[in-house]
Amino acid sequence: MEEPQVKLVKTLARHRLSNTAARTTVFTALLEHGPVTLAELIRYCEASIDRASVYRTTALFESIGVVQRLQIGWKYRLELSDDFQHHHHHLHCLSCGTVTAMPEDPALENRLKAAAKAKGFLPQDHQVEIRGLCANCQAA
Amino acid sequence: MEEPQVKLVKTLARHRLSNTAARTTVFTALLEHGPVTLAELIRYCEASIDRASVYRTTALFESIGVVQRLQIGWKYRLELSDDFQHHHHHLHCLSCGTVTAMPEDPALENRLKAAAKAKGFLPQDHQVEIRGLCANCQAA
DNA sequence: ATACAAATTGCGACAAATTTGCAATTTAAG
DNA sequence: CTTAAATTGCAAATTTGTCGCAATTTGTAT
Repeated sequence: MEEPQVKLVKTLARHRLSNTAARTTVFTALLEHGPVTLAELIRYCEASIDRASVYRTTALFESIGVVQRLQIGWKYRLELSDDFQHHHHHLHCLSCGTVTAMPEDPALENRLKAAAKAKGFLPQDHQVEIRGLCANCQAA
Repeated sequence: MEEPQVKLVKTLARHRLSNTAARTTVFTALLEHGPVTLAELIRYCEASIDRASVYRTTALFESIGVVQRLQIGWKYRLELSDDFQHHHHHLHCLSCGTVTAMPEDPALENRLKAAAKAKGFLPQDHQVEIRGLCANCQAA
């Protein structure tokens, strides 16, 4: 797998979009800080770019498949899509609120595909969230 | 299975929460109108209760497992949890926007539980959304 | 390199969604 | 029926998301 940054540039080029400082900043923030709320993302970027640009950039990124939205808890979160990091699902702790990635499970993936096909559905992508208590919060 | 309304009262009691008119109203609205956006829910209730109370009630309901949030497209929707209606997952057609329920698949359910436990996580509930094209839209 | 056209950004305003404090009301329990 | 605690409505504040437009930056072709 090539460098994520390089891949971003190529993806932008493929869509005839400019490679700008703002886009790099948002991308890097997403790369470094896992799934984030938009508010968090804005906080990470606001030293160099405007709120409105963060909105515009993430909307753009989503439309070209660079980021995906997760509805986790009350607010949605954004993370890089499977093209930029390994496909995974999420464990959401209802007590402490943290969201962690779940290792990929081929058997699970297959069941999902099979279930969709059984209804004549052509699956393109999917999202799984398991809510419960993380190891730490079970102890407490 | 007993009457949903009765079950709600019991659930509230179990959590030492009052059984109030506002909570009954919100619950009934959810029971009658499938998965709804918060804006819709407010519209259904605003004749008798305040916007702020709808927010407070749904947040409470979510915390005690009476309602769950679904990601359908960009906005979330609320529906009664599996304790109040049959457990199911969602197929979301990206072309026509319809959302249909997926038949329960025990093998899939088991994989999900196993995956969570492998991380020391205590699963309470989960949610799956598969996005793609429904049978109709594939033809078109 | 330089110049130019097109794409992108920042900067307010704005509109919509969600949250909060607090006084008034309702509820559960005795 | 009384009373303390929980819940609600109301209004105001905050947070989130959009929009138009002038100023800047980018990609491309000299």
